[in-house]
Amino acid sequence: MDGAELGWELSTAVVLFHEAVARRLGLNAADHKALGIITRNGPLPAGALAAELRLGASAITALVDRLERAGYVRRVTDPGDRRRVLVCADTSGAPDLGAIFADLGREMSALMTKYDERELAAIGDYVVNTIAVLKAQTARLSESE
Amino acid sequence: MDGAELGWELSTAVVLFHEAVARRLGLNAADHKALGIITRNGPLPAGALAAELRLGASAITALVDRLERAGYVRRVTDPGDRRRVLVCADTSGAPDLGAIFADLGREMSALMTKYDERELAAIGDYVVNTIAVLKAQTARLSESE
DNA sequence: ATGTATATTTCATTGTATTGAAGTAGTCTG
DNA sequence: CAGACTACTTCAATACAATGAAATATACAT
Repeated sequence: MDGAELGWELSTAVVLFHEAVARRLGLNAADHKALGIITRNGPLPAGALAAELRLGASAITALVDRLERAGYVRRVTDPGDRRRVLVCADTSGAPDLGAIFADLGREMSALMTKYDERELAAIGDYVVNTIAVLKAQTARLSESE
Repeated sequence: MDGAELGWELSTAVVLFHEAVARRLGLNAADHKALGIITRNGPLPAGALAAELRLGASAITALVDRLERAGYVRRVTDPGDRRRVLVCADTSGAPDLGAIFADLGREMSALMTKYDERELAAIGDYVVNTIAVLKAQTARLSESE
């Protein structure tokens, strides 16, 4: 199996895993992606989320409503500017998420014990660079729209 | 940066790249996924696609309509069973797709030249096993639905 | 041949997310 | 303090894809 095909398989597996996680959380793909951004980029104002998702303001209100109703997110009015609403990942709803990823983490850890120092370094380097390439290509595809 | 975080970054990058490709092709995420299955699994009957996507028969008709209208796919009646409609990826629409992935392929190839034999073997093994783990976890998440 | 089963399509309906306009509340400038 | 601006929400209209039932065409069994 050559590199391109392997890459294709990996990306398919990643996408399907994401979808499975979303289904398990009771979210659609778009909302799951939004939750990822919120979880990752810490509390962020609704407007920033709109910009990130290239979505209108009212769509964000509806989206945050859904996530809040499902218990994955909280609204907190920004103390600095009370017009703003900060969207925070609600970690009390996160046991769910923890259980989902615990197995994955365990299996990946087990996998990594197979490799020696130098191999681990190569793998790490490969992953870091692959991320960079994907980001660059994503940017290239998105720029001329 | 630890393994879990790196894995999270990689999967995010993969998902965003997929979305960017879909946007560029003028497809939504679901249709892009379907096109992937069709491209990969060769010509396949509409019913098989329905099973794969866990979608109703009529939804498939609409989906194939969209892909056909966009020029990515053709309908061919199965000569063996003329009730069946085989859905074929239309490679004449594929220059698009080739151009999109050419850059990615080139950059990834360039990246791989950095590693020696043993490192390449480790990386390949890592990718293969990661795919296996992701598939297993996806199955686990999907089973008890 | 006839009848039953299968594969896909068509159509009307439903569900769900997005848009755009108007409204509300808060901030900033002069 | 007044006026202009910004951030979000609400609401009605719209777009889109999925569903389920009925229709069409083909295959298979007796």
